[in-house]
Amino acid sequence: MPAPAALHDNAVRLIQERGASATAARVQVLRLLLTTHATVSHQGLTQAALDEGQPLDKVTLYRVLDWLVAQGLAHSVTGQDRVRRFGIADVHHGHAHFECDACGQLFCLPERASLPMPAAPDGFEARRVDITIHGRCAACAQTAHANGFT
Amino acid sequence: MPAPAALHDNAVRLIQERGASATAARVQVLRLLLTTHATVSHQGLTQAALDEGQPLDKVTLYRVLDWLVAQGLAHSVTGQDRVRRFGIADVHHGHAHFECDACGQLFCLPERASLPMPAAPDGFEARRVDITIHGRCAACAQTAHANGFT
DNA sequence: CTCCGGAATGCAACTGGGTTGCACGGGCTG
DNA sequence: CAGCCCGTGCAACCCAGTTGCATTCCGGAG
Repeated sequence: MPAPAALHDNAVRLIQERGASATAARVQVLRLLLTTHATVSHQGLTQAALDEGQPLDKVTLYRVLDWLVAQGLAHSVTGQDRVRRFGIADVHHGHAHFECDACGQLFCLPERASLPMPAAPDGFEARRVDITIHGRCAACAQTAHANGFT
Repeated sequence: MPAPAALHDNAVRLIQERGASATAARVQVLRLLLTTHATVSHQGLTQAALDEGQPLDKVTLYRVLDWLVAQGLAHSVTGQDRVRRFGIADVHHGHAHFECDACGQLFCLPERASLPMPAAPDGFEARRVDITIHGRCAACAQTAHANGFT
């Protein structure tokens, strides 16, 4: 885990590499995304921004996130709870996700060898395959076992 | 495609097999689901019910759908537009879905040989794998080609 | 350094899917 | 016939996400 200042600089660099101005909101959101390993919901980010005394308007947040996704810096995943969650878009394109059925958290799994593209019917044109594994995350599995559940 | 009356009887039978009363709403929703090959959104069902002169309260519809899913008669999928869509849960469990990036329609793909379950990290417990293929459905691909798009 | 234009931000009001609480109704049981 | 339970309908509500518009910020031109 890099030092906070390094994260900040890293975020600024990533943004400026895209030829865009490194505004406070963009840097902040990107920095927050860089600190987390799971994906973060919109309200999670709002809360995180609030916690560090730098509250973000929700509209700004939506727009920054859209921009980050458009720039390929972030990616969004929609969980069963129909809430979008965002994570940094690392090298791994076409990676799989893990969604915890207990706590609803979404994790990005490391890149895997590409699957054989399943055959689509007739005139359908397949472009991309999304894979989401459902189950229980480490934390939830542990508490479940501690409570005697299978 | 069976005759409408047969669909109706089929729906009644499916419901009564579960030991539940075949109420008008349940039969109607199940019948509507049986007539479609793609998945249907909540508002699509509301509209369909309206079109056949048998309007459905949206709360009733949600409850009927929840019940159908709980009974294993239907299944729900959430698309990119974070709208849940419902389809009949045929024999095919663990089937893949196809989501059209152009029109947003969701289709159920026939059952496929199960994939190798991707390895989940450390304490994670994988239970189920969701696979969604993104691309263009037959209709959208055709109109796109007709307009000279690739 | 200052000015200016476009991009980014903030606020408020709105949309729409989904949920909850509660009252009504109709069939089934004792 | 009375009571009960389940399903239905209505209305109000919640929350993620969007839109319109006024304001502010940033980076380049002068």
